[in-house]
Amino acid sequence: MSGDHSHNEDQIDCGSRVNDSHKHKDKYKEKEHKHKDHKKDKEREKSKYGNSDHKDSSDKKHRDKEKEKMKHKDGSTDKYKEKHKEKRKEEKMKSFDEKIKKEKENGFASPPYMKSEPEDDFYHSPKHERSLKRERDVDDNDAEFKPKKIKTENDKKAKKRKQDEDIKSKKTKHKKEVTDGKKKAKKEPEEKWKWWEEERYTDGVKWKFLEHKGPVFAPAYEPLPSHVKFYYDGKHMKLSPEAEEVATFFAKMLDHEYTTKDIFRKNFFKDWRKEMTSEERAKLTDLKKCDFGEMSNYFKAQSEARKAMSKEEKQKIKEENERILQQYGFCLMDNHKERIANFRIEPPGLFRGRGDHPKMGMLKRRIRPQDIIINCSKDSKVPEPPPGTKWKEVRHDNKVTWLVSWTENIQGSIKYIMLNPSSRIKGEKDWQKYETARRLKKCVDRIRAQYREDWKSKEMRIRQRAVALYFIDKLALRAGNEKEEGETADTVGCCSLRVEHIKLYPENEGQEYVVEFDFLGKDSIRYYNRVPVEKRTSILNKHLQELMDGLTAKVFRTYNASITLQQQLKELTTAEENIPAKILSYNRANRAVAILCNHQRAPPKTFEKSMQNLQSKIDAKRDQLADAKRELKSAKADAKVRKDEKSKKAVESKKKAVQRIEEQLMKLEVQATDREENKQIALGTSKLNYLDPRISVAWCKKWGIPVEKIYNKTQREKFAWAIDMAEDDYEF
DNA sequence: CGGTGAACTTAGCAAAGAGACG
DNA sequence: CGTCTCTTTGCTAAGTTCACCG
Repeated sequence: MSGDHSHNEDQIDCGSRVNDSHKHKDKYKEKEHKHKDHKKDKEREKSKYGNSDHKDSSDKKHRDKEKEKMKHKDGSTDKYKEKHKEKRKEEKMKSFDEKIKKEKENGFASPPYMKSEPEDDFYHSPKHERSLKRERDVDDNDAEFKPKKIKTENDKKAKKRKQDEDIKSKKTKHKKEVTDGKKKAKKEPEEKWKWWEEERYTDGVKWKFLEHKGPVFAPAYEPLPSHVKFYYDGKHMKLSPEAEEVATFFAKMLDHEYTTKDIFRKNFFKDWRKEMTSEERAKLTDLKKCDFGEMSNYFKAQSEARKAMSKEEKQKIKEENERILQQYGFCLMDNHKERIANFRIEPPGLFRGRGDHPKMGMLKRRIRPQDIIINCSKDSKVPEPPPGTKWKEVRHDNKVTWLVSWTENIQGSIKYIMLNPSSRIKGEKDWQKYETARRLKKCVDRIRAQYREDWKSKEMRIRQRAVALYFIDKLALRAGNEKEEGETADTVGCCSLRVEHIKLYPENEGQEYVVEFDFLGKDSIRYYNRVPVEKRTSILNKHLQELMDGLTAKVFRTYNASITLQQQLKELTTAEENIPAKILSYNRANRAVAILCNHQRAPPKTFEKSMQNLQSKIDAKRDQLADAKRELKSAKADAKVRKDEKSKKAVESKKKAVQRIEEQLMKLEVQATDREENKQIALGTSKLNYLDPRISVAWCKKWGIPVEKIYNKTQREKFAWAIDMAEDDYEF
């Protein structure tokens, strides 16, 4: 590594971002560690490399072991029963569940596997699997997706697990079959399936069997009661149902500021008129003369009424939703019941783009069965369209993951119904993403050296490419594809930056060669940063592909995010701290990443107030502590005089009280710091999409932090694979 | 071999839900 | 036990990537 890499320190403190979350820090005393300087990163980096290399050599062995056991057991150990016993409406899924069984009997039990590397055949290839295998596409990208890497971290554990499970699974499987019959009525929930212990498809096939119930459509429009009137130019006017529906969309948004925006109003009115009868169209020519007031009030009253509903009524609605979820919220994919992410079709309404969107206010039309394409397997029960309707198409494409699709009318893009992040199909992909990022880790030095070299190239294209890559790496910018002008808000990423987004200062505030960025990125979120630096995109990705198999621009974001988390965790966590303080450290590490990736949020509306509340809680706690201390003192004095058991006991209990209060106070203060620092930072996006969950899991294990403190239920479901496989020594 | 569209990931915000508070 | 507050979930827009087409 040459001197040019102070790289990773830069990742974090690379500029004076406008919304630096730490700027308010001193407002609330900073008793805790601050972010330290990151000078040690370099060394750390190095030693890590050593580490991982070392590790790799042993990986292979484990991998091979791992393969031998690819039995796709359905995870039939009892230990998971607990988690599962929560509400389950078995009856509804009966048909699915039955199918699961049937297919197992058919010997169709699990995704056949085709190994990606020839030499693997040498190690393992049970005949029965083989027979189901497909030819693998030679050019398939997944081929590069090394099972070897993947199996890496779970090795130790897997080995352990393997041993007891091999024994156990024989037992349990047996038991299961026996008990199955009588349990029929009250079936045991399917055990959590550890798909990450199975082989995956490698030939572009996404599934072998797929059955689902189709989408849930938006409820039909219910015309307004006749007392809710619409006025045009002060006069009551009864609208046709079609026109009325669109009018209600506008009425519902009346308080929102974008109903005041010109483009929004113009687009809305234009589309609204299309839905009107010709008489209506002739009459309604000026949006300003439209009075939606009664409609608006009516909807407000409705939502009030909904809030005021009795418990029973609310319960009923909840149950109905649960019923729909059970019926439509799951599918059967390759013998496993999987949760669907978005089984409800998007309801009609007015399009609200983000930022300065040219199409805001346009009518997003209602999706009907004849707009819907169903995707499922040939041998499945095709979902029924609603009575009297037909699907647009039913297809059986197992090279894609979606179950339902339709074309949306605003941008003309396709929307999909897909599976939940906890599903095998999403989880595998997510895992793969982090493995690619880890491979980048191994060659990032080389790549960084090369693009620096390329800055000197005589070819302009090469120089441009190298600069783009440098920014993508150093600043974690997005790739920045071209967009159609006038179709979307004017936002940019690295390769679409224009001159007006950048200012160059040979010298600025004492630093040399400063680049100032100021542009709107994804979701029209502002990116502002000033960076001191050393003295276009398909092309870019092609180039990256040559540098490393599977490397694209976004891998840098994943890589830099994850490596930053790992470094920051190492740096910020201290053994002595208690759990709340450790979690603050975790959040700070997470925050460093969020800042790097520019994940911002609007400060919560009630932020100041909630901060004050918290502060007064702290003050109260301080008073309480002072009182407790006083009491302790007098108890001590008392004990000195009396010297009896009773007063000694009193001292002890007062001591405990003081301690307890001190702890509570500390916790509150930590909370205040955390919240303040987090004012405009959104941690969720990086946590969910950029941070290799195994880093977090390992950190939890290392410091004895319950993983629930870091991941909520949904997140634990999504990252089940990581929670299961990562040990405390996992290295990204 | 560039352009385009399909497929899939990433993103912030708002509504709903859960939990704390009085 | 209603209300207020914070967290979680749902929603869907807005990105990236890659295969395919002419």
